[in-house]
Amino acid sequence: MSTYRRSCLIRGDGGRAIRGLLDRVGDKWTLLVVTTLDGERLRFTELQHRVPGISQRMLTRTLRHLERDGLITRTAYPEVPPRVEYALTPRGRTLIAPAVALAEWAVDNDPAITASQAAYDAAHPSAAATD
Amino acid sequence: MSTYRRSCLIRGDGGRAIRGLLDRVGDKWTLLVVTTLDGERLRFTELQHRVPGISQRMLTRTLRHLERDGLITRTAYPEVPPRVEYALTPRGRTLIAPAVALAEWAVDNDPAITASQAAYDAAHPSAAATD
DNA sequence: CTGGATCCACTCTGATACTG
DNA sequence: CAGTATCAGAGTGGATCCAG
Repeated sequence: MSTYRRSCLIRGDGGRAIRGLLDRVGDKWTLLVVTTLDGERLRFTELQHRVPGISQRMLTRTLRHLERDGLITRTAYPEVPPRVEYALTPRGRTLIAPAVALAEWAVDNDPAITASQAAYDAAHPSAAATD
Repeated sequence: MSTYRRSCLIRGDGGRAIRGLLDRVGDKWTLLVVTTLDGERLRFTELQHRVPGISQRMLTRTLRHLERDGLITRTAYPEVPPRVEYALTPRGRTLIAPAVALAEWAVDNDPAITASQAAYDAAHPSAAATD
């Protein structure tokens, strides 16, 4: 099974697949929240602590989107004070593997990419800071 | 080799890996351009035709970023009219596989996700259109 | 504790016009 | 052909306040 030109499958729809993908997981927090929920069942506040820098608003929005997409479950317990737990659905779990694969690519290639950027900036001093 | 909790590797850095990943390929056009260049060596205009909807400005920006990251090569021939060809570097080619894997996840799960959204919107009629 | 509502700053993108 | 420059609109994210 060759991987050569596999992307034709993806480009065949004029980019709709990739566009939808980015609409779903291309924002700032979604992948972070999903990977944080990997194998864990967490409450709102705990989630906020584990995703450094996320605001209440953004966490709420991200969780709502993920719930709407059927990737996580939201379980509210009728207690006081309220307790809400979030967990990945089976489908949400299937996202982990390809997402981590991409993230690992990013980790593996980060040094080389950073070096490339430095070399590029050195060769193009004008547009370095501008763009 | 279990894939369970593999994401701990990614979350260990406080999300820096994923953040960098999104900064690189999380924008609207990068993945589209990269997959379009899969196995091909294309000129600027040809690229613009194969990525429907992209503007000159966005194509230029995307190509510059990819070149800076060392994922594509830009070859300008000193002719008139000018001719410039873009192609993936070896490192750029390594991005194809994980990117396609994620895109395939999106394709495979799109029907179920769309259904989930419809069900969610039916159950939450108030916040459906608002957010 | 959870999270809705509002306001604001910033970025990203597209359209248009111009250049070598 | 292959860009660059400028402007305007939309979208995104953050801070804050308020409510169940």
